[in-house]
Amino acid sequence: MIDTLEGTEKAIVEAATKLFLEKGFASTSTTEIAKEAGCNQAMVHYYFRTKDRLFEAVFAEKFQGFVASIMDISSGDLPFEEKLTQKIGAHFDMLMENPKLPLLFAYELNTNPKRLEAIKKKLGDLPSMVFANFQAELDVEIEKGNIRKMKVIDLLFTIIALNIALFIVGPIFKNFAGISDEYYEGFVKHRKKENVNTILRSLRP
Amino acid sequence: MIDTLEGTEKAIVEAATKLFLEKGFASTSTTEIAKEAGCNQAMVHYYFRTKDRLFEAVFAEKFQGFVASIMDISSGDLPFEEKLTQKIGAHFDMLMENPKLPLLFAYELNTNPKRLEAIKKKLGDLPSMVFANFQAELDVEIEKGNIRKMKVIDLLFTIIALNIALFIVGPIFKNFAGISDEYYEGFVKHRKKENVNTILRSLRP
DNA sequence: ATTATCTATAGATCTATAGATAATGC
DNA sequence: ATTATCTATAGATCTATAGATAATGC
Repeated sequence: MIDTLEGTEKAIVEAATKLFLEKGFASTSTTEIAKEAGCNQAMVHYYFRTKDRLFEAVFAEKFQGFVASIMDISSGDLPFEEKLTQKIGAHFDMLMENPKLPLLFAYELNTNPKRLEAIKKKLGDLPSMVFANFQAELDVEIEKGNIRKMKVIDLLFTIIALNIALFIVGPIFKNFAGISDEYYEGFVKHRKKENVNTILRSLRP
Repeated sequence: MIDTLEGTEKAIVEAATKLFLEKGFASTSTTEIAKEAGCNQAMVHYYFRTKDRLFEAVFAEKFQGFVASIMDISSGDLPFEEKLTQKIGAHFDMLMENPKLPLLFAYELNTNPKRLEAIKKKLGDLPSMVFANFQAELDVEIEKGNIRKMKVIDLLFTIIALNIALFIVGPIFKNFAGISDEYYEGFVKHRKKENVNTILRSLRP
C-alpha cells in the first residue's frame, strides 16, 4: 500500500509509522506526525480523517503479514524439521525487519478492545487457516512417530513466544547490561539458532 | 508499601494500579484515577505531585519483585532440575498473579527512555546479582555433565520468553479463538508444565 | 472543477497548582 | 497547627473541522 503512495500522503504514513512504533499510539499526536512529515496538522486529517483511521491504515496490512509469515513457506517436500526450521526462520526474519511491531500490536490489542475487534474483523479467517494448515502437517509427523503427540497450539505458541519475546525483552536486557550494538546484533543472530534449537528439541518423542 | 497506606491515598494507589494496568500510562488521566478512587483530581497531585511519580510509586516495588522472583527459590540441596522447575514455577506464579504487569513494563521501558533510566537506577545491581547467582549454579551442572554447555543468558532468556509471552500473547489468542474463561484457565495451567518441559529439554546435553 | 494545502479556531481534554474550607491532632 | 479535602482555574495540549487560498487536471 505504502509503495503506491507519494508526496504528502506517503510522508504522513512514514512519519506515523515511525512515531507510532517509537512512542505508541496514545503518546503520538497528529501535530507531531505532521511536523515529522513536513506538512501542517490539518493534512493528516485531510487524508485520514481520524488518528484511529490513520493507525489502521498504517498497520492493518503489516499485521496481516505478521500472521501470514508463520505459514508463508510451505516449501514442497523438505523433511519436516527442515521445513519447520525455515518457517521459524521466516517468522524471525520478519520480526528482525519490524522489531518494534510485536510490542506495539500486543499493547494496542491488549489495552484497546476496539482495536482488537477491528483487527479481528480485518483478518477474517486467516488465523484459523494458519492453525488448520499447521495442524495437518503436524498430525502427519505425529502419525509417523517423528514427533511426540502434541497440539498445534503448543508448537505455535512456543514459536511465537520465543521469537517475539526477543524483540520485546531484548532491548531492555541490552540497556540494563550496557551491551553494544554490535554485540547485541550477534546475540540476536545467535538467538535465532537457539530458538530453532529449543523448538525442535521440544518436539522430539 | 500499599499495605501501610489507608484512606484516600490507598484508594488512589489502587485505582492507579488498576487503570494503568488496564489502559496504560498515557491513556489514563489523573482525573479518571480520582474518579475511580472516589476523590477529586487535586488529591492525586496532593499525594503524589505528578502523574509520573504516581506511576513510580505504584510500580517500582512491583518491578523489583518481578526481577527477584526468578532467583527467589534457592531451595537447598534439591537436584538441579527440581530446583529449576521450582524457579520457573515461581516466576510463572508471580506472572499469574500479575498477568498484565509484563506488558505494561515492557511497553513503558521500550517507549519511554526516562522510565528505563529511572527503573535501572532503582534496581541497582539486582539484575547482575540474579545473573551471577544463576551462572554459578549453571556452571556446576555443566561441569558435572548434567546439562549441555551454555550461557546463562540463554537459559534466562528462554525462561522469561516462554513465561511472559503467555501473558502477553495469550489474551489475544483467547479472544481470536473465542475461548471461554474456563478453558483458557486450563490452557494457562497446561502451559506452565509445557514451559518447564520445553526449558528442561533445551538444557540436555 | 477538483484536489491539495494552509490558517485559524472550536471544543474537549489534561496536568498541575493556588487558595479556600473542613477535619484532625496536640 | 497541621493535614486533608474541595473548588476553580491557568496554561498547555490535542483532535477535528471550517473556510480561504493555491495548485492541478481536464
